[in-house]
Amino acid sequence: MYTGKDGEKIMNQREFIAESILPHLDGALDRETLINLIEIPTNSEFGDFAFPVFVLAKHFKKSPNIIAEELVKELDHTKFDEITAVGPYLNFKIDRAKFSDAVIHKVLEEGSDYGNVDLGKGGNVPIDMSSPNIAKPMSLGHLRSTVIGESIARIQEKINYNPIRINHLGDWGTQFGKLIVAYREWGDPELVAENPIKELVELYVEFHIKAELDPSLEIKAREVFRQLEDHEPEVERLWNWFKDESIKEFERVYDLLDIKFDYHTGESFYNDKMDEVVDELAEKGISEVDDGAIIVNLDDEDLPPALIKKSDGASLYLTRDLATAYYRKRTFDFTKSLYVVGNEQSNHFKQLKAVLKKLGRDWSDDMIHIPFGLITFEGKKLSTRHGNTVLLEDVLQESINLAHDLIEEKNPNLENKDEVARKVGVGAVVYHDLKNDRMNSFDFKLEDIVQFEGDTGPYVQYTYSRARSLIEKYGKEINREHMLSLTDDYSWQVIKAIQDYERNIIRAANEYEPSIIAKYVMELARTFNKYYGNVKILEDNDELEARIALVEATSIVLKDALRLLAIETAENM
RNA sequence: GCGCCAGUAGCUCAGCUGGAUAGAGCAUUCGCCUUCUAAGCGAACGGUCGGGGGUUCGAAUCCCUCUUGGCGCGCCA
Repeated sequence: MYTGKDGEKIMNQREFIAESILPHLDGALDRETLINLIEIPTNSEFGDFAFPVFVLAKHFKKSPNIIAEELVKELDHTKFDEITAVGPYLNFKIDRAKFSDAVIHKVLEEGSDYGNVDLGKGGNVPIDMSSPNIAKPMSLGHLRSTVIGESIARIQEKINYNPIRINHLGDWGTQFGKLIVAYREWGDPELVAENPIKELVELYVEFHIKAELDPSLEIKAREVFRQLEDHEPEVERLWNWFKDESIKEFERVYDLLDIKFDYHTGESFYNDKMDEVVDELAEKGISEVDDGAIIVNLDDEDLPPALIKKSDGASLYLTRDLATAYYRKRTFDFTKSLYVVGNEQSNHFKQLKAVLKKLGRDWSDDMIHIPFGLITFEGKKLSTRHGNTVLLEDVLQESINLAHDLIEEKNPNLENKDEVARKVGVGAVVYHDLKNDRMNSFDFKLEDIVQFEGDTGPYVQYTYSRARSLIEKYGKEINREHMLSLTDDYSWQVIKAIQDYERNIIRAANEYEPSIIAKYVMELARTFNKYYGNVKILEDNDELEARIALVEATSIVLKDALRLLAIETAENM
């Protein structure tokens, strides 16, 4: 519902049109179906909205063109600027004066709450995101999980779920056996102390090269990992050291991104929590022993068998995720539980859910794997093991530096250059990652990411700054008692875009798809820039206050939509 | 071999639940700063929507099939 200046309730435009048509359909369609049929014409000269009447042909036993013509005569034209029948389409032009006033007032009234919807009823939603591996640098691959996860968290919050951000650190697993063996064999304590991650990665790579020639290393690594599981003090000390140093490095990146977690409970947190589910699987006769390993056969689900324990008794990824699922259900009593993890692991999550289902845990239906496409580098999969990595921090820093250069060139008198450079530089990287369907894979090219013109984060941030600048220049408060309506084409496009925010939030939330917001905010920014470029906003005439009010409303929505993408805004740039 | 994901303009991608002449950005070419931030605006150029069948009044969109690429497929995570 929109309340205009005159207090008249004005509904969402689609609903408004549907309500107007509905009484004339002889019950052929229900309200929801009708709303969903209403579309935006490909050519805006046709109107603001259209209703294709094909679906009515059978019911009325007439041709669509005739139905459209007849409906036009029956509808109440006073509610609209114009209703026309063009072939089988019913085209509606909205009453611009009334709707623009209503939309602008609503946004100014609600501020950053504009677009909020209570679909979540405050339900808990743990989100498994980021989850980098200890003793490895954060790579570009982790950016996706981090940024997509954070955006989904904010979008879910916007529709009143309570997101719980969990960094499920990869701080456990046989790779630590390998790493410790490598460190003991070839490691230099001083070098490691000096530059921990870099040195540890080199040791890890070296391990894999040497292990190909000397298989005994693998055996040693497995033994050391077992010692770690048995809390052998010297092994555990090394592991803790690696872990502490790694987290320090991760925090630097999270600070740049302005992202905070609620929990850092990594894989090791579940070490003492796996027996329960392993025992339960055995007791219920769900698991079986195969070649000395414990597995759950999933043939009936058309899935490969789930490995619960290796033949040497060591735990596995899946075992841990089962324990994690139990823990999260008990701790958070979640409405739904999200896992923002690469698409290459989709089988794992199918297995995880299938096993939980066999255990009678029907809440596994509320666990949702949110996959995303793979980032490759020069056509190859990123792999620490093979030394094929792109460091996230380098990418961010490079982008920030470029933003800095650009500020020196374009706006050398800007006050907080460093802060703005960080926001813009990071904004470019984050937007690039969120603007496309998350399932798309892409090959990493720095020059593609570090862009500041066109379809980019900085373009939207720049648009916001321009808007704020106008408001600052205007310098007065907008009187909300005034009528704030605009009817020209440029303003109208902006009004329609603003009005469409809620619909996009709901779509983005339902599909767990930040790119819907990214596309939306780009469209709004582009529309606003056309307005800005073609209308003299600060010109002193009757509509000045309404124009500034529209600028303010736009800036509110731009800022909030960018916030949903975890992109910060600057008042000046 | 099986499973998942993808194939739309030179490049990167949109196209929401099938609907009116398939849209952006980049690149290329050309305009616009003595007036609100040119990280901008305007214009031009550019596509047998991977191929072939089918469903439908209507298909880039749904179904089948073929093809190309990526990822995954019991003791890594």
